[in-house]
Amino acid sequence: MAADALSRVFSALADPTRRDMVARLAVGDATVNELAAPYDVSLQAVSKHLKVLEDAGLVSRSREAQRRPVHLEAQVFDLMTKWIERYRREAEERYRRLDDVLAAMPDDVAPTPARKEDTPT
Amino acid sequence: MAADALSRVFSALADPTRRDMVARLAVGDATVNELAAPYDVSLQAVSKHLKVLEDAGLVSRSREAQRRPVHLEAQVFDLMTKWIERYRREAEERYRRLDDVLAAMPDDVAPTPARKEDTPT
DNA sequence: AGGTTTGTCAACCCGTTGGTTGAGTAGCGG
DNA sequence: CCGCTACTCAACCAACGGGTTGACAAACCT
Repeated sequence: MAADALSRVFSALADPTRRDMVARLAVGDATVNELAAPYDVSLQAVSKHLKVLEDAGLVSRSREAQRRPVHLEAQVFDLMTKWIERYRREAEERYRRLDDVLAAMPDDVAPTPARKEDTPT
Repeated sequence: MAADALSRVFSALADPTRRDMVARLAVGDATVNELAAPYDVSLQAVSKHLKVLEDAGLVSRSREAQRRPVHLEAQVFDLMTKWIERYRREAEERYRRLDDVLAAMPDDVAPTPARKEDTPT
């Protein structure tokens, strides 16, 4: 699938096993076998997970004798954090503005229980 | 099914259309039809996307006449941010320590081709 | 009451994903 | 060289995801 980078990252981290591996790799590089040890799945399955993480740019693999040490590339996290923070900030700001509006309103004119404020354009 | 909360959030945001909807909702609440407008898919498809976002806790829906205004619940972002920041920090710290070790090493004793060619910073 | 708007539910299609097993490759080490 | 270790590649399979269409529900508007 030709999904964009952000989709690949989110998608890669949507799997608990893969998140777990990332957690493990944050402590230090590891080989495929080391990474596979805690899980009750075949080595091939782990290999596939690593491919997903690699395609997402979350991980890189070098070569060291027969081993393929896996290394966490933490910069990719920035991509996500930026996206998340952007919309969180927007939403929070909007929320704050709404609060101001409500606060400036006499109680008996306050709108229905839920926040409305739709129909933008 | 039965995936944990974090998996649901990451998985929900792994779809560009859904991320787009979140972006739209950061500006303000919207109805299903309003949300569907920009996309060339059926209303039912959009409805499904919203269900995914709702199950992930990213969005809530109230009732207002026949309309179902959709509201962004930005707090859930915290869950992700916490997870991300935790491992990013660990990884960065480890990286810093590694640099220290390397710096304290005479050049001709340096380990195998260090790590990857890229030297951030 | 009947019709329109707004949206959901259900069934189905089909490509992707996560798992399996089996076979193959790359690099040590005797 | 042969064999062990450490993986990867390929084929297959069941389950899931995102899309569709068709039918339906709920609230409004005459």
